[in-house]
Amino acid sequence: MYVTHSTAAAPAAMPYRRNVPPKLRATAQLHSRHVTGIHLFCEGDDATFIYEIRTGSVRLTRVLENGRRQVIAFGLPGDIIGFPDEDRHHTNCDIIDTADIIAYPHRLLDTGEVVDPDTHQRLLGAALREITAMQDHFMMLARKSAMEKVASFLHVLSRRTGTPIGNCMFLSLPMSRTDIADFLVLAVETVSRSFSLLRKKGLIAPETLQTVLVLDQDALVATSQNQE
Amino acid sequence: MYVTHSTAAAPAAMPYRRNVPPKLRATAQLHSRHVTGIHLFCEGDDATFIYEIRTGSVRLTRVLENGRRQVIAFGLPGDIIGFPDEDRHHTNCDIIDTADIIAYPHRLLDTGEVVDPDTHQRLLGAALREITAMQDHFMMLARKSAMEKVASFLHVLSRRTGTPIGNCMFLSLPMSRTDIADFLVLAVETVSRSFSLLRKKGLIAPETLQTVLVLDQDALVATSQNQE
DNA sequence: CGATATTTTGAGACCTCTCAATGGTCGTGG
DNA sequence: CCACGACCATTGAGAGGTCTCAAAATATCG
Repeated sequence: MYVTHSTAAAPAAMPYRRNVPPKLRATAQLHSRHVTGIHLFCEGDDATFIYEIRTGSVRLTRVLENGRRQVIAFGLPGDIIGFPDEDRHHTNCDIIDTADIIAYPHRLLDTGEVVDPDTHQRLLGAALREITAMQDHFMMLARKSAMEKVASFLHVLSRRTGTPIGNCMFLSLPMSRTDIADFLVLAVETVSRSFSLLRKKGLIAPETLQTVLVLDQDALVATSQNQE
Repeated sequence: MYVTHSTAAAPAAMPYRRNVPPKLRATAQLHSRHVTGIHLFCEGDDATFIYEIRTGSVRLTRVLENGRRQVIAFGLPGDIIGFPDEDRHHTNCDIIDTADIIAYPHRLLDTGEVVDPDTHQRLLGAALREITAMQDHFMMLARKSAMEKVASFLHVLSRRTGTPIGNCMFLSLPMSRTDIADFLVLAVETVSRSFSLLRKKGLIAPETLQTVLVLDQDALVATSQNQE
């Protein structure tokens, strides 16, 4: 049981432009490239495909009744996103960094005649992993301070997309500060203050607004776990 | 991408007593009754079964590094719980109100020879719905005040398990205040204060500690949504 | 190079947490 | 049946972290 007034998807008032790839044969996979700013799918859309991010990154969001936005997740290379529920998408998905994406017909996840057992198994596994991952994320948001959240965020991003440069780790942040705030359930100002503090402590060195150099990975991990 | 240091399940130090039903044939379903206090499965357990709650209620929990506990969800009649990830459970499950439960061999969810298409479809649908439900729950915990959370909780519980009595709604709370607090990510004291305030406002009338009478459902809904 | 949007910094308020004490419930045993 | 003790829930007071509001600084882009 979850405490939620199940937000019935309202395909009517969709502020998002649709960008659905052309129909495919049931077993086909579509590789395609999407540029920054494109909406891959919207809350309420018929879930024709499930997507695998190969390169680039995407942002999954939901909008509440009161208009506030919540970033549910970021999709990075290797992630499989867009699992349908009742054959519909329940989040918006925007490309935030030009991405190569594979689209799998969603029926590959369904039962029936299993035409591609390997892919089916992969998609099913990804769906189940998604449940666990959301629980993990949930735990972390529930019990961490602002500082710990931001440190965790940078650490995870560093592990997943960082580029080693000497002792340091270079990473690009395709998302805005507001995106990060909406993801970590913080105010933008709080995120900004946390970044500043990390910089003053010498753990990170922001290159530009969109790129960061992690100077002390260990200290970052410590910060993400402890209270100091 | 979720910000989480994937908590590798540690089957070693399990404080929980195991209570795994006997092996079944792959296609069999096991109906059984479990009394309050029993552990249905534990974090790290091999996920032999997926469970459907018919009557009673269960509690799904996780424990963090620092020892704090998080209640992930409550399982009520109709819920399907215990979806595996990498063939393992990732939460603890305790019976908090004597429950009739159906156990499905977890391979009914997997692919391969589909021996029971209907059940397979039902389990798959439940898994996908679980993702959406967690997102919903996530949204609600992220953006609601303590008062709104508690009101939401009572409202949802009322809709799912309440018994109409005249204009009122009678509902039993099999979980403790601490369970509710750990579920809503609040301190016990805050939950208690919220209950008291709802009582003073005349929206609810606690009968005993475990039972509540909802006097004004509409006002409860309003409280769960607005700021007042 | 100016205009706009985004980010950062600052000050104060507020909500929830923590710590502490009281009150209530339930089970056990006298 | 009542007394006692353990546990849980409630109430109170104070502290602290994060939010909100406001303004300055910086980046982006035509």
